[in-house]
Amino acid sequence: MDKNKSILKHNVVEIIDEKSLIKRLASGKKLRVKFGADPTSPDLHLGHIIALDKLRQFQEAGHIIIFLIGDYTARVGDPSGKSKTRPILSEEDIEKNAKTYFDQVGKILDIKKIEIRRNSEWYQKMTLAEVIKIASKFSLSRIVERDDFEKRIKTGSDVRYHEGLYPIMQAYDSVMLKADIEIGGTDQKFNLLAGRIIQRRMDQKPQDIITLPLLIGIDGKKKMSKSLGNYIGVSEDPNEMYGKVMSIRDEMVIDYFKLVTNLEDFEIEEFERDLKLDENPKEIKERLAIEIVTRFHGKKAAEKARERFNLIFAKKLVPEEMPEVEWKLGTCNDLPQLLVDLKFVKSKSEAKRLVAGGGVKIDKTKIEDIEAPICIHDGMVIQVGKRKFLRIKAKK
RNA sequence: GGGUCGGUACCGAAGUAGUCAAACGGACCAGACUGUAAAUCUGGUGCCUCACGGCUUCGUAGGUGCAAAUCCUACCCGGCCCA
Repeated sequence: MDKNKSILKHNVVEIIDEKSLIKRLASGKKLRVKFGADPTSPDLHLGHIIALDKLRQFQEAGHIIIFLIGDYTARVGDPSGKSKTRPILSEEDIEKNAKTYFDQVGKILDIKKIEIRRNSEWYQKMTLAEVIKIASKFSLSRIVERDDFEKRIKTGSDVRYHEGLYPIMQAYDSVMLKADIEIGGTDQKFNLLAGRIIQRRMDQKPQDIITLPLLIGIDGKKKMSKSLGNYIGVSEDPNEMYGKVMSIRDEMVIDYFKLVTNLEDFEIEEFERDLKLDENPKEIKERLAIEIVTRFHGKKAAEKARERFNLIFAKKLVPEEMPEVEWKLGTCNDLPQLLVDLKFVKSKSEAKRLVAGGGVKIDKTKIEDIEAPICIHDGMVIQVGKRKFLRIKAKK
């Protein structure tokens, strides 16, 4: 069937075990598809979209999507190399995060049909004896093989005992959920495979796993992630979103088309061809930006974002819409002090550097004299750098 | 537990008594060039001061000394080897 074909082919890196998965899909049964969600950061970004799109395919084919909120594992902390012990989230925080999270997920999946579970359901009441029993299903040498552990051990950095527990817990989640399939990024492969091992040893049919490509962040180097700050959030302001897309490297455009838009393959191939033919990449990138902003904010917002973008950066004009601050008129101060007062800049030293470097404009005029007194008037526009604007309004 | 090496700014890393707010690289910010792309180039990146200068900072707490990131003592934390 067509649906199954795209499940197996679209944006997939690897399937283990493919034959088994094909069989499962052909069986006509409702399959249980597990996906782990992190309750520590409720902000969804484009990198998450790949997995959500895959889940949507499953959902549309009538399978059951299980969102596992790792509320208990969050306390352990996914071994990420340097993550310190994470703060323990209160139940309240987790609830709050989950709500924001699923509000965003709702843009892509039918949330009503999702099974939402949390692993505190079983870990909360587990005894040490049980933990030991589960841990006994997994060999230490296998854990140590996980490439990031291996690297850290080799380079002499610190690997804590509990970090090795993380894959085991994630694996046991699959047992508790009786997962038929688990999906995750390629960086999750080890953990996904661990699920298969433990399920098998606990007399379950091992889940099939699908690894998905990772989206490179806007820095062009590393996986998109919140903590690296190289992400484009799905709830981000349309203008911001548009600008961020425009700032990615040309070489990444096709990847972004493939991974985060719903365009048909042939359309993307066309762009690919055009790029090779030396078409101006800007136009194709523009198309990408529109596509992405439209997906999350609608067509109107996307058009507006494009206009604003061209206005500011191509024509170098000042946009109509910008943040505004009410301020008493007639206040006069030197520019650095003013920037600090307006909370536009953290410290006065920083403000001075910016001004001296020619990065600050008032009403389109560059101010380089640190000492020149500036008097505030109604509608005054302050610009720092290329993209930060602030308008001052009279305080009544 | 013993031995040994180490803990420096966002990260990596130099410095081992005065010339240290601390080299260098990455990251980031601003400027130039552009397509807010990349690459490149310039300036900048503790705080306060127009400036002279002052203040806080080199794991933590004390000490020596005119002067400490640098020396001493105790403590905390990490690597490696041995047990």
